[in-house]
Amino acid sequence: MAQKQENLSKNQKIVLDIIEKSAQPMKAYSILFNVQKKGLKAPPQVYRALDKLVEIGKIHKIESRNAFIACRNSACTIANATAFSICESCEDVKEISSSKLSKYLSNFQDKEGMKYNKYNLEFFGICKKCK
Amino acid sequence: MAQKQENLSKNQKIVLDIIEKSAQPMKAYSILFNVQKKGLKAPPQVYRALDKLVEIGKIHKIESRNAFIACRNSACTIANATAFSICESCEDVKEISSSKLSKYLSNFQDKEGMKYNKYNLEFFGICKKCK
DNA sequence: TATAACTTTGTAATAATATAACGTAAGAAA
DNA sequence: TTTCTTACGTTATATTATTACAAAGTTATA
Ligand SMILES: [Zn+2]
Ligand SMILES: [Zn+2]
Ligand SMILES: [Zn+2]
Ligand SMILES: [Zn+2]
Repeated sequence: MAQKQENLSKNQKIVLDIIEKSAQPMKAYSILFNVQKKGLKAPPQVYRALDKLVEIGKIHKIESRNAFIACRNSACTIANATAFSICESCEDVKEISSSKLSKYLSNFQDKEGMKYNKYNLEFFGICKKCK
Repeated sequence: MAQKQENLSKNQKIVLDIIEKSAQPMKAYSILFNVQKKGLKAPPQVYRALDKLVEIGKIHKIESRNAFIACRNSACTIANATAFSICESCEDVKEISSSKLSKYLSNFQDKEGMKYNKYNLEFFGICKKCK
């Protein structure tokens, strides 16, 4: 699952680099606009890189925002157990790294006993700054 | 928060009706196609109804699928605490109604002590049928 | 080396999802 | 009635994402 940055392709590095430099989640077309000076001209080049980066856990997709954020959770070797807090006022997004929470959710069993291999949790509220 | 169906507008009823008849989440444009015989011709008519229905908790949006499902969780007076299980093979979606889970998540406090007023959780796996 | 197999890239076109803007009509409430 | 608000219909457009196909680069191995 984990993969070193050296293994990334050129386009993947370019896209990851710009996402890592952003404090906030970035939208695909904003990424596209920002990497055009580096030669990535068309949506598929960006989306292909995003797909791969999500797959290997370097970035996560914030589903409710259609945006992508770099993973800064060192414990997040698991790209398939993600949790975020989202401020509905300033749209600030933080990845939550709580081993208690991830343990609880990873062990969660529904009534039918279906076994999950992945989850995504998004919390919404108003952050301290916005209060 | 809770609202009776009688309070729904004509278009809202039409859209809710078709979603409730579907066992699975429906996409906005699939809904649009299906309600054209009832006079709803343009996307905004559908999206406006969807927005309202989500707001009052009659339906939920499955964010990772851009699709909408009727709420069948009678305990789900709270439209702002949702959890789903999604089969990645057949795309079957079920709303999870576990008071234990909802209590756990509603009480969850992150490190910064930000108070959440809403969450959405999506579990992914392979359902029994698909095993 | 060669040559096949595979991955990544570039590019154009298009599909799918969602909203803006504007005017009209209907309903509630004052 | 007048005012206020919500819903409606319509056109156009914005945003997000994928399909399809050819070219170039990489890796494996014969
Ligand atoms: Zn992470
Ligand atoms: Zn904020
Ligand atoms: Zn519900
Ligand atoms: Zn299934």
